[in-house]
Amino acid sequence: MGRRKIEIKRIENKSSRQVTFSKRRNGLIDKARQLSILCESSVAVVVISASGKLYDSSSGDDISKIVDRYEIQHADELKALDLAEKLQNYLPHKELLETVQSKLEEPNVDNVSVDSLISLEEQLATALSVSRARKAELMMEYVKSLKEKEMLLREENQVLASQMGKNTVLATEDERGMFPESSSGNKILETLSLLK
Amino acid sequence: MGRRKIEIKRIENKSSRQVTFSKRRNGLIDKARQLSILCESSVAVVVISASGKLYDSSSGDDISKIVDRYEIQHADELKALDLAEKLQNYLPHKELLETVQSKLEEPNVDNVSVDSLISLEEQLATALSVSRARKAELMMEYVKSLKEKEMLLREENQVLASQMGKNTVLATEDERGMFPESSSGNKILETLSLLK
DNA sequence: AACTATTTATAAGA
DNA sequence: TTCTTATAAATAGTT
Repeated sequence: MGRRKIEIKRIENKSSRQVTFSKRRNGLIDKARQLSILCESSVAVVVISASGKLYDSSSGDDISKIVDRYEIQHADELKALDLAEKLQNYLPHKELLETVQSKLEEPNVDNVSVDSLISLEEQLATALSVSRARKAELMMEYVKSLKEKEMLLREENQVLASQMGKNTVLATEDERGMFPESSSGNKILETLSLLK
Repeated sequence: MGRRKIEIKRIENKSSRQVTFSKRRNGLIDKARQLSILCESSVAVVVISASGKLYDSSSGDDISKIVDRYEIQHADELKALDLAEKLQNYLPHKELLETVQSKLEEPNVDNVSVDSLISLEEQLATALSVSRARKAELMMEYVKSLKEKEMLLREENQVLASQMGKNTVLATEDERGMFPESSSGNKILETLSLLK
């Protein structure tokens, strides 16, 4: 719907790709809004640009609520599994299951159903650990990007300050108390130790 | 874009509402697909009909990954409780316990030991869930503190820039992207990555 | 940011 | 439901 027909494939020109992204993203979000109103439904849209910037909208319901519904719906779907993660979280559960199993293996109990229970439990544990591993990974990437952003801002700050003929930086430094120099790294280590 | 112009408000006629829902839902999902391809982005769409039926689509990335990204991005709103957490206390586990219980309630099984097993399972689940919730909470706090630090740096930057009588800001803007590629070499990050 | 020639989506009809 | 088609809406290229 424009001056020319376009093929649906990556737009090579960077600036027109950016313009199209912005136009179509707005279009998509408006369509979502309309659908929600016209048909009394809940619609969530999440868009992540190539550069990693995130845009989202929702209508009819809070986006977290919609996302929760989605996750619950897909709770039992098994994704590719991370073996290390699985083993790590597996042990305590396994002991428990063995206890259950030993109790159940007493006379007059149907072992087939026990097996199926155990299999169900295993599937669940795997699904949960995969989801957790993926989330942790994303979290690490995000923290990394924030640290990098911070470093750039500090550098820029230095440049600005020196251009003003000053050697001192304004009061955003550690004295501000948010992360006193002495414990900035240690705080993380403290945190880590709690994570086990 | 039809025979007549329509107002964007709830369609009263049930069957045309249903037809419109179906058409526009497909349209929305196709638009999402196109945006993803044209502009190399990841797009997730989740639609929940009035009757509670769920439709979803994603392109460019797995929808769960997009959803996780969304939750992490909104860490400081603390809506992002660890998803696995919620699920663990929700459907599958509950079903599992109920199934175990119903199996064990068959004749010739000692109900006292069954009760103690179930209690054990519950205690274990609670313990795990508390520890995971704590971990998630600490991560969220850390992300939040990084974002606050960033905001302070930006403010300071503005002050410096305006004192210099400049309006331009150096190259730290958002276009830089959330997940730059550069390698770590950062001790904290390396430590964090061990958590995975 | 606007504009507008065209394409695309879709409301109503079959 | 599925297809058809007149028309509204979105948008590609332009300014």
